[in-house]
Amino acid sequence: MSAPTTDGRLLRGEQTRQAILRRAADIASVDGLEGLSIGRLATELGVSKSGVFAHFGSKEELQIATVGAARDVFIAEVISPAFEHPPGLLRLWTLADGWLRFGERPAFEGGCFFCSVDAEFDARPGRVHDAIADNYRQWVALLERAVTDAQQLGEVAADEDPAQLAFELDAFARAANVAGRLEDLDEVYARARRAVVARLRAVAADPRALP
Amino acid sequence: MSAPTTDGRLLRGEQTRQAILRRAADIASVDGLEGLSIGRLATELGVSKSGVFAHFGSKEELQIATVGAARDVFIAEVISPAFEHPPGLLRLWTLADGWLRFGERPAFEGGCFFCSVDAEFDARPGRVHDAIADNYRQWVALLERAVTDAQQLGEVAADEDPAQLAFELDAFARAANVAGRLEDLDEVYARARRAVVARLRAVAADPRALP
DNA sequence: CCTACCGATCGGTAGG
DNA sequence: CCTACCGATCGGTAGG
Repeated sequence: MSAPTTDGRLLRGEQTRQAILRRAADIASVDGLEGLSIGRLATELGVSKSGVFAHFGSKEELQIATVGAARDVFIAEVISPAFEHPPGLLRLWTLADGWLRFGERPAFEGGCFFCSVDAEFDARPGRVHDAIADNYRQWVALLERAVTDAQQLGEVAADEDPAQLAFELDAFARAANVAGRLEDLDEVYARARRAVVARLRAVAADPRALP
Repeated sequence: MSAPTTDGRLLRGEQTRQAILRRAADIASVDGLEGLSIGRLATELGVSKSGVFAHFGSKEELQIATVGAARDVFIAEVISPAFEHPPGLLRLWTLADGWLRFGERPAFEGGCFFCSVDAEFDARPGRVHDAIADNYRQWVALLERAVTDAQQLGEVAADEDPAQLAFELDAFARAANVAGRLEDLDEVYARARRAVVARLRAVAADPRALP
């Protein structure tokens, strides 16, 4: 058992784990985190049930790990692009638009992962609830911070309540994710985007800075 | 077997059915329509499994019947009170506020029934999806109609897009239902209500007509 | 990572 | 409406 062999095993294990979580997040975006089953994951990935189970130790741990994997994708697709812009109105807009895109051209099969699982677990107790509640709070706190930054730069009206604006921007994308899949996706998202743009224009010092 | 005996049976059967659906809607508001199980319903209601099953014939029919039962409650608690007012801004406000209340002081254990099951089934094919999509479309169509009525009476700005306003009013309550259960319920609903009021004030011919 | 297995529960059926 | 049952699948374990 030389070091490279051990490293190779660890590496392969990590790749398998990532493959499981990738598939798990897709399934959960359609069927929910309770719709996940270890047997189904094993069959779809061509491994044994215990081969999946061994990576997590319980279904609850699998669910929590899936939330973490979706969070990584969210950071890469929504947060990071916005943070390529300096603080200000443009960063705020990029966050709001990225959040819309996260359900519109979704990274996961069933649309916005968090819109699905937040609604699934909001009323249940337990560690999965707590994990998604943490993620929600961090996300709206980040949106709020983007508002206050823009206010301090004079790019957003100073009398606007950051928590209020963050709630509303979040709400439009959340509602669009559901409504778009019950009606017409493109039409509903166009509507949600108009709502976001109108809301930001109303508080922007220079509305021409918006798309 | 006289007529009264038969009627008594039918009546008792209908009462049992209603009791099942009442409990089913509560369960679904917390654990989703897939979280429903015939065995669990039977145990909780003190009847046999086949006693529940016989009323619906399949789990899918039970789910669809549960959606219908929740729809009846929604009509009684949200639609009917608004239609005690004549067409106009006040009716529109009453609809939007009733929709907020439906998740805030919820008729069902887990909060707004439709917010939960819409998110659960939006990305899945099948008859349950189709049933909730129908309900969603009818609800936003009714909201839109309340807007156009108010516009024709000169109580809402004529250049406002009714579908846009309906989408936004629906969105605030939908987001509050989830966010309120991940954060602080009262605080989040106060925020959602401020959003609804601000949006309606901005388009109202006479803002003093609003609460 | 595997095979083989556990008890529990699932939706649904048979027969009354 | 009931009891009694079906095959399938669930999460999880034993042993390797």
